[in-house]
Amino acid sequence: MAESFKTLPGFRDFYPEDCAHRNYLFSVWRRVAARYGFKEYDGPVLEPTELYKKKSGNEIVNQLFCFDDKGDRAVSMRPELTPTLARMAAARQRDYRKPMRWFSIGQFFRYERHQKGRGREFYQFNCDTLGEDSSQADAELISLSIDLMRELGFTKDDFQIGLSDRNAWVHFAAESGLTEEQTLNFLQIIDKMGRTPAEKLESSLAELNLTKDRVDAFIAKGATVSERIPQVLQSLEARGLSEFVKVNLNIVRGLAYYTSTVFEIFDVSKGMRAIAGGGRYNQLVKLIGNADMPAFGFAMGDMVILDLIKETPHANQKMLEAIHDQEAADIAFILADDDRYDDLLACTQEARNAGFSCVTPLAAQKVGKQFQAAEQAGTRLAVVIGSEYPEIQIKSLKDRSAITTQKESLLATISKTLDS
RNA sequence: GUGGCUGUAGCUCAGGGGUAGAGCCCCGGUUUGUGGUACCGGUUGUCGCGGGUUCAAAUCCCGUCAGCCACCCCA
Repeated sequence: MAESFKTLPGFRDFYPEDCAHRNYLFSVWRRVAARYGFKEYDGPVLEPTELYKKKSGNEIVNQLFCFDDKGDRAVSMRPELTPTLARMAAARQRDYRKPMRWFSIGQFFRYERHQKGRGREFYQFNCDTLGEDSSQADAELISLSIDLMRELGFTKDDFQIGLSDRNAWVHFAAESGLTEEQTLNFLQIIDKMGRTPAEKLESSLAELNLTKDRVDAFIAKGATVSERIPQVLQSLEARGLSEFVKVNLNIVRGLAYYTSTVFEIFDVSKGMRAIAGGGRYNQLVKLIGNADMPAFGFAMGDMVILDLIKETPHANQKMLEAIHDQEAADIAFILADDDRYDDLLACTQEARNAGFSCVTPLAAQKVGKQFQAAEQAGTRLAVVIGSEYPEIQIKSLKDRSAITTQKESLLATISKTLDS
């Protein structure tokens, strides 16, 4: 028996309908980024493993698709874009006017277990501002992320932005006398607070000579614990976007390179993992590329957001309509007399030359079948080529109305009918 | 790495010791030149794999593998 092949764990096949979903998402990402004046860039899919170790420490190797290439270089499939971006930005920092507004859409790889919203291969939209430290830059990107969600059809009842300032916690830790190592540990505790049982939370805080009461009291102060948060909030307020944002100091975002503002987008009712996240990283470009360049960025993956779209009826509807508008052919040429196939091809080519999207039968088929196929594909017009040729029938698939025309005026009639 | 659940047609699943099933999808047809419905017909299975119990296993038992979900981690 023939061996049957499957995708590797965590990898996906993209059948046409999956590709349509993906491309719809990409088109929204590109459209909104363009709306904010961002330029698209990309980097290599394979990078030296060292690049990621430098940013994130040696433990990260467990989560990398890494191997030695034929030149004995330790290389990794990229798990994220930010180190690549930092390298690129630093290398040619003098070539671009600041602030640099850059975005990218690419495929990434992480060696971890496959589960809902998470695979070993995924696409990610990355959006960064480099060379600008103002809080307006933070707000600009948060605003962009809100517009992404709105463009996908979501409302304030579907998602929310959680806004925080990692720096506020670093100060809190310093005032509490924590060492640098203890601070990282502490930040992780804060990040997980909502999901940790009260007892365990108390005991892990106690190891740092802290109490839940003190932490809660700090959180209760809200935006006032940060210099940055109120500025960002005010910018969003001026844009009329404040209803999407809520201060949530429990957000600190995984690894250590964020330097102040951090934010996440999460869904309101489905309890999925974070849809997107990002923040300010003013030291990373220096660490990777030895150029002093403050930066703010965020990323959104394709898996969680597509799950959320599919589970949110109004967003799903919007996606399906957009896909239909984009994919449906203008014209189905229908062969009603086998002897007219060459004439049908001539007409089809003429229409294609004029820019119409056309499908033709590739083998003899009953007229009824041809109409059925056109109907199902959502084609707008059917053009029937039969024994009356050069007289041609044009039917609107939608209202079933029909008109006849001559070959000479076919294109003009098609244009007119499609426009009406 | 840890735990829970699930493996039967391309897909969603029913059947719980005695001839392998339904719906959907796909293909064909309903007098061979006109479309969403309806009707008729058709293809596809080592019942995940291996062993055990039994006259008999998709079904019960043991093992194993895979998938999903959660934990860990999350750039």
